[in-house]
Amino acid sequence: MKNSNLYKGSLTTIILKLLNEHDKMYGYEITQKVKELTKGELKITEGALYPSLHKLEAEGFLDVEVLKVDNRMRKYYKLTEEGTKETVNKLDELEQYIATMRALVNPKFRV
Amino acid sequence: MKNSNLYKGSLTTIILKLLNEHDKMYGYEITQKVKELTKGELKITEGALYPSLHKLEAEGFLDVEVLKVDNRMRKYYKLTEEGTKETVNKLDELEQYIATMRALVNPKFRV
DNA sequence: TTATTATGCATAATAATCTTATGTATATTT
DNA sequence: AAATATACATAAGATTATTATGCATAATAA
Repeated sequence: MKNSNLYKGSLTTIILKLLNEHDKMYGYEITQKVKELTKGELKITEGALYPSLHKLEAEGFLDVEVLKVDNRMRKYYKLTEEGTKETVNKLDELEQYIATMRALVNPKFRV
Repeated sequence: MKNSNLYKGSLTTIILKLLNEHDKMYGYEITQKVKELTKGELKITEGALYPSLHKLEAEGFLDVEVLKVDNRMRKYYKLTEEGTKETVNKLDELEQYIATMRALVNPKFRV
């Protein structure tokens, strides 16, 4: 996604959180929303996004609905009930990750 | 390292920062220090650590010195000048990563 | 005293995640 | 008419890590 490999493993969290906030979104919309929210800092590549969406769907975290808008296909995704639970888990994991990394690299955050 | 994949990509940052703080350390010592600082939250596996140390050395970020202590080998690593610069870069990247993720998942962090 | 755990390094096979490249197709802007 | 934007998809390759295995010595527990 960027020159930094730190984002590796974060895509699922990002997708779930955006869907948690926006009810339903389609793939391309997600890429644009991420670009907007991060002021271009982070660009989701399609090669990462679509397989990730398919995986989340296969795991039962997302439901899909295909619509045709302006003669173009859109696959709208929304969270299932399990998906909502998973979102909470992923956000907790992110907070835990940040806290752990701070303890490691920022001495004043150590207990 | 954990159940969370968010740590993927963070190992280099962790190693560099610990060496930045402790002057010289050997591999096993790093695993123990990480365990200690994170209260067992994060455990560095050897299969990840040693290849990572070798790579950092090959890239010119670490110098190595082999010592025998208590009849057992220890490979002490320390930062080169380039390694110190890389440490600063990696720490900046971490802060940027955290800021970007907060903008994405924490609405109140959005500008 | 023998077995387990701790210390210490190393690598190969496998898995997960992502980048890059490519493909298809329509709509809009230059 | 050409380039860019919209929209989805997948395959090849790279990166990073897990798991499993191997070797070797020291210290502790059974």
